This record gives sequence, structure tokens and C-alpha cells, in this order.
Amino acid sequence: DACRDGPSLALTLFNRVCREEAGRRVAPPTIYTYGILMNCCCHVRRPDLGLAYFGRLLRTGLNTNEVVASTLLKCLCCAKRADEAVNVLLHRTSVLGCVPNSFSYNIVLKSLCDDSRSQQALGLLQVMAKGDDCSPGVLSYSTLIHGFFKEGEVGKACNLFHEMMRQGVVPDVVTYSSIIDALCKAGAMDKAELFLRQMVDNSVRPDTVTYTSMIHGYSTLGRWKEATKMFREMTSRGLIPNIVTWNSFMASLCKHGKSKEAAEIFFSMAARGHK
DNA sequence: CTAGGGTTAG
Repeated sequence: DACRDGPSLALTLFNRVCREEAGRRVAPPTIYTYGILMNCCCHVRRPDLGLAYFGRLLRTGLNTNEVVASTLLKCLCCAKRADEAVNVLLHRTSVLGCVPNSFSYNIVLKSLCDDSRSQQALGLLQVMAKGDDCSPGVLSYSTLIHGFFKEGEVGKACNLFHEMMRQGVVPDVVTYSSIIDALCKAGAMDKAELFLRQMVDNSVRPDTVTYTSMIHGYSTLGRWKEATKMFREMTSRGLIPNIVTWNSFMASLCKHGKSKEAAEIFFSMAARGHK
């Protein structure tokens, strides 16, 4: 809980636990304690502290586990040391203290993609596919598909989508939403519609994120009729537009000289208790 | 205790 407010309070508590305050029986830190702290450090963008905790963990002689190993990789990636993370992941099982699992791989895959190195991420995904520790799953593929789209590598993204299906990995709402978002941003609304229908046909339910992308796509093009249709479709599915949906929609209205309509939405949001 | 997707501004 202290981690929510940043690492300082957590650190104080941690040190107190280690000292076993006089007169109080305090449980010593366990592997879980270190895992939580390391993750907390990543959240507050202090990977250096997280790595220090890992060093401290090693000195206590406690055994690491899969979660701490993945969190260590997360700290390295957060510290912009993705190359070291790849190296540790592939060649330094001794440092991790265990065999990396799918969390470990997916963390590093995401980091490479965020760094516009999706091609390298693809190499890592192929390592996963060849080995027998953990084969790439829907999260791995979705991460790379999103990464390639973001880099404008539409062909590679599509190839990977087909490859995952060939491998029997079933696309889910995130996979489809990434594709739909990329198509919307490219202005290819007809294709986006096709994928929206395809996901429904495959009984994958679109969610608020999916519809936000569709609405964003239509309203950017000034196609208000179709955008309105998407609003209707999402609410008929019991989905409620959220702050992201409305912000995006209001921005489009303003850019098309419809600030009066945007203002109406703005005030109706406030009336409904939206901040 | 660990992994993937949506917006706006400068």
C-alpha cells in the first residue's frame, strides 16, 4: 500500500522490517516483499532503486522466483537497458535464478517494440517459438502486431497476424482492437469495419477501447453519421463511453469547427459527474 | 508480487 505513494514510505517500512524493531515481533522480508518493492520502483520510474533491491535480495541468500526474475527484467527495460535485458533473458539464467517464463519474454518484447525495435522483438519471438520453455501466446503476438503498426510496417503486422492464427493462437479483443486502431488511423474505415464484424463473428466482444478507436477514426474524417452509429452500437452492447472516448470526440468536433457541439458534450459530461 | 490495445495540449 505504501508503494502507491512512491518508494520513500515503502523504503522506510522495509528498513524497519529488516531491523526488527525492539519489542515488536516483525516478520522478515520474503521474496514477495522484494517483488512488490521492485515493481513499485518501476511504477515510480526509479528502476535504479529496483535494481538495488534485487542486489540486496541476492545478498540475503533468498532464492529468486519467476515473478522477481520478470520484475528484474522490467527494471532493466525501465532503465532503458533493453539490450541487457535481452542478454539476461537469453543467456543469463544464472542471474535470473530460474527459467524465464512468458511474462519475462513479453516484458522484453514490449520494451523493444516501444523502442521502435519491433524487428528485433520478432527475433526474440522466434527464439520463443523454437525453444520449449514457453511458446509465444496471444499477448506476445499482440505486442508485436501493435509494434509493427506503430512503426508503419503494415505488411509485417499482417503477416504476424496470419502467422499467429496458423499457430493456433486465437486473437482476442486486444489483438483485434490494435488492428482496428491502426486501420482507423490510416483512414481505412471500411477495412476497420470488416475487422469489427470479423471479431464479432469469432465471438470476441468489442469493448470500449475498440469503439473509441472506431469513433476516433470516423470523427477525424468528419463522418459524424457513422460516428454516431458507433456510439449507438456500443451503448446497445452495454458499453459506456469514457473520458478517452469523449475527449477524442470533442477534439474532432473542435477541429471541424463544431465547438458548440463539443461544448454541449463538455457540459453534459460535467452534469453526469465526469471530471 | 510480474506481460498486450484507445484521446487531447505544448
